[in-house]
Amino acid sequence: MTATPPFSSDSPDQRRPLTLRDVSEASGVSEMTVSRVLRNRGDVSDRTRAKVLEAAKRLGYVPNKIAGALASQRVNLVAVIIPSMSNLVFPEVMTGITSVLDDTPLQPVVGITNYKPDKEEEVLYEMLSWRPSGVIIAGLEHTEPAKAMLRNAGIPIVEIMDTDGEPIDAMVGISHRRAGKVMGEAILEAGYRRIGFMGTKMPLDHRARKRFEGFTQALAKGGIEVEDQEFYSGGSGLAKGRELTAEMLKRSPDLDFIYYSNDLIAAGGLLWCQEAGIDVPGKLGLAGFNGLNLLKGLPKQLATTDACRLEIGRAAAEIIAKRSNDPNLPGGDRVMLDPPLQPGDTLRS
Amino acid sequence: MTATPPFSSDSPDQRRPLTLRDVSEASGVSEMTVSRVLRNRGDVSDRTRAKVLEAAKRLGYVPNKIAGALASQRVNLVAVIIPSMSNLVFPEVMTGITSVLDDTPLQPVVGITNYKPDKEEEVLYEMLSWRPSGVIIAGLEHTEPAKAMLRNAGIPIVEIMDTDGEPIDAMVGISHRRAGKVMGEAILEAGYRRIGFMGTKMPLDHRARKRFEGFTQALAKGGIEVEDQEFYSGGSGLAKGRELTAEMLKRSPDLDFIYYSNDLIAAGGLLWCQEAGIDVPGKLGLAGFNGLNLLKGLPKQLATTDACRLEIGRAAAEIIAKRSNDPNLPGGDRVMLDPPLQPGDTLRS
DNA sequence: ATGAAAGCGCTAACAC
DNA sequence: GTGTTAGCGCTTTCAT
Repeated sequence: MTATPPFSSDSPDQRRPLTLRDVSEASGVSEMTVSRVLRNRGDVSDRTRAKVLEAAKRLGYVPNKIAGALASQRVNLVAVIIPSMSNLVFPEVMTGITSVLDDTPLQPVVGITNYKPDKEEEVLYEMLSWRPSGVIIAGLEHTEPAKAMLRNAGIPIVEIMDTDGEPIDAMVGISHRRAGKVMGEAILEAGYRRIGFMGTKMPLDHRARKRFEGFTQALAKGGIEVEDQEFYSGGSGLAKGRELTAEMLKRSPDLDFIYYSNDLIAAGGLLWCQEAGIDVPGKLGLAGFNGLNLLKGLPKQLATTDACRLEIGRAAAEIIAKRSNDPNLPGGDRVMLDPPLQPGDTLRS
Repeated sequence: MTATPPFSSDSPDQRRPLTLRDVSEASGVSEMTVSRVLRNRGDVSDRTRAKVLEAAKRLGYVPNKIAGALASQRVNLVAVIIPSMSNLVFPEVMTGITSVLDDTPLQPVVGITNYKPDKEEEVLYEMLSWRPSGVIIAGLEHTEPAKAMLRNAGIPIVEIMDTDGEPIDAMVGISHRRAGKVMGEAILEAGYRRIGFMGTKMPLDHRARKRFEGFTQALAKGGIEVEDQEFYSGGSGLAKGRELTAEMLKRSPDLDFIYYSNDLIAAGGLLWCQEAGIDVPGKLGLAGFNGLNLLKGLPKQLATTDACRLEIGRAAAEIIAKRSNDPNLPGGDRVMLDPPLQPGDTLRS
């Protein structure tokens, strides 16, 4: 028996989506009871249930959630608002989210902001107009109208990735400021003193900015300033890391450490150094950020900080799932993960 | 002036979502006209329009798309069904899709199948129940009920990634069989004869399977058989490529070429070979698949086939956008991209 | 265990 | 230009 939803196969010309009424008529059972069967609600006799299911399957009926949602005032959608899919980080967060929502009736709906606050506001408005059961949104910085919408949405809001600031409701992430600080301290402790920094030129990537701030602050405590820095635009990849590392070291040959804002450019830097015959981590130390698993297996294991991406996605989804099950639960959950510093082989110990 | 949607700020205790009626009352304009203003439809005097917009903004009204969709029978959602977010390929496809949909009123909704046909069927059913404007779905292989649903959905269906087979409606992708074949031919032509293959153990990754088939077929034409092969499970990363390459070469030291089913493990293999002092591509040639940009910058540029991921996402989204604008357009579009073989430096020329 | 009536919040169609 | 009416396809509630 093959399903043939969601259109009547009896009238191939008139492609009208099937309704409950069609199933009701086909099965000789009232619409209401059909609805009950299809949602496993209330008591229905086995005989009626069987009749209904048979008819629904034969016709290929697919329920209309739009109508269902309107009538029941319940929507199983979770809005997920992230800056980009190209940054490896976010697909991983998504994987974490879906792995949890998979065991619930909830469905993620993704919106991409391209790191633009105005676009974020727009996407948020768009998504809230679907009256989702919750919102997972990257970052703590939003436009004022966006914040107002979030505050007034009346649903669980989880701000993810970053915990340096005050969330509107719940928050799951790591302190990027602290991640930068810890790396800075580790670098100083390892005896490096002439330090360069390389990151994306994204004034609106607040996480990267906070990492940099924590980093410079840690260095300052040791009486050190960043000696050279480079902010690039465009995507990150090995080639970019190579190129910019070569340039920076040409400009500042006395650097003994470079801190990169992500693992990919750090890996490019590492490959370049190896070919240039530079002793890593002896003469030059390197560190990245993210803890990308797919980069395990470089000639030397990169020093980095694990950004706990999967975990963040999971925890955020769990908060939404929990509170969507029981709307009376108090909000304001705070999950501040401790991002492990992985010293690898590119930071001398 | 700050928006405070979507709940009435006048009654902070009773958190009822605002409706058109609220805006209507607050502005002294009929619901219908409010609706017109908010959708920029029909003729409304500037004065009325201003009154309405002011009231809507002041109250923080966010329209209810559920009700709107039910009434208008129009839904601006596009269902995107893909196997995974962990495989780098799919986020890139998503980027292509969103880049096009961004300029339209359409919104992607993503469902993840984990390469499981039954999960795919389930996700599809779930998504169709939202009556989306179109479906973009990875692959040409689906369960029978899933195919029936797609056939009967009455909306544009675009099957992406793969063109080796018959689509239900439209199709955008590359021929993986041909990609494998072309690579096989290039390898033979370069004079390699003792060839190994390494891929993921995914009986349900039909694209990988087809590549392998095309590959072995090309070799067969040259009178060659794959001499060693390894199918691994779990994610792909540099480390896996290293490890398995070491094992394979230990087992079959006389191989002069290894074809990998993706760039990441190929890159791991390359790094291992370099450290082992193996002359690449002289003594051993290597090739991957995908053409990942972020891997440009390896010590040697990997031979690979560009899978045209962004382009596929874009083309698929364009088909949906086009046909959603004009439902009378004929379906069955076929976009078969020609995946460029990039010989790189790991395939001697 | 089943059915009938009302209505979720919006828009299409038509009147004025 | 603006308002009125009648649903969209379900689920809630209440009756039986």
